[in-house]
Amino acid sequence: MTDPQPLFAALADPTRRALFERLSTEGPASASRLAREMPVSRQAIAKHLAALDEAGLVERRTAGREVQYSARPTALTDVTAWVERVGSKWEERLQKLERNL
Amino acid sequence: MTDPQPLFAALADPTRRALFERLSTEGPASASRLAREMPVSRQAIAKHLAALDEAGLVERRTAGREVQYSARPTALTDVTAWVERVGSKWEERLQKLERNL
DNA sequence: CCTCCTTGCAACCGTTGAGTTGCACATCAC
DNA sequence: GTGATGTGCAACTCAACGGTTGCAAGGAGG
Repeated sequence: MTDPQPLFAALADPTRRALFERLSTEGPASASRLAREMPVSRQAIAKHLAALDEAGLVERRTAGREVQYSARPTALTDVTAWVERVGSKWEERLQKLERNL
Repeated sequence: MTDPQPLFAALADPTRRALFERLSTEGPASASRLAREMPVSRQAIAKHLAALDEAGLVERRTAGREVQYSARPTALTDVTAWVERVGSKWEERLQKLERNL
């Protein structure tokens, strides 16, 4: 389990989440294509894709002069893992508290 | 289901996550107490707690001159809900793709 | 070769965010 | 009342972030 920081940071931006959802539902696309679909410049998209890539949320595959980006939703398991971990500690504490009453 | 933006934004900061974990595992505490346990000023903690409060991750309860903050891990269900939603769309797309081959 | 399209890199700007310090105010204990 | 402690508000600094424009480079196709 790696550092979840890049993952949470990546998901914090709404444009990035939209980008990730777009790739998950509509399938792979290049940066230029995505820039045409969204109201932001191509360079902005590229930066977001770089962040998503670093977070492991996206996969880049170069094909000729284009770079196709595809979603890797399996990376989201790290998020749920974190939630599970905190949630379990919470329940654990509640049980200890209950036992002492 | 409200806007998940404050929630994701709140979880994006490592100090805030640590704060939330602390409250989940060790139980409620005041801002001053938390400031003594962590290497940040009391005001910084207060700001983080305000963000967590706005995100619904934390509950404030005034008692005399102190303000006790306690974790509300149920708010994390919104995160898992988002993950589930995106994940299901992903699987859906995969099935359609599979059927066309 | 020439052209079009996609990408990458760099510089720049405005805003946000995390953190600090300082001060005023309220509350508890003595 | 006095002093110590907890909180809140405001101003400030500094770095990071989202977004833009401009330009050079490199494949694809005529």
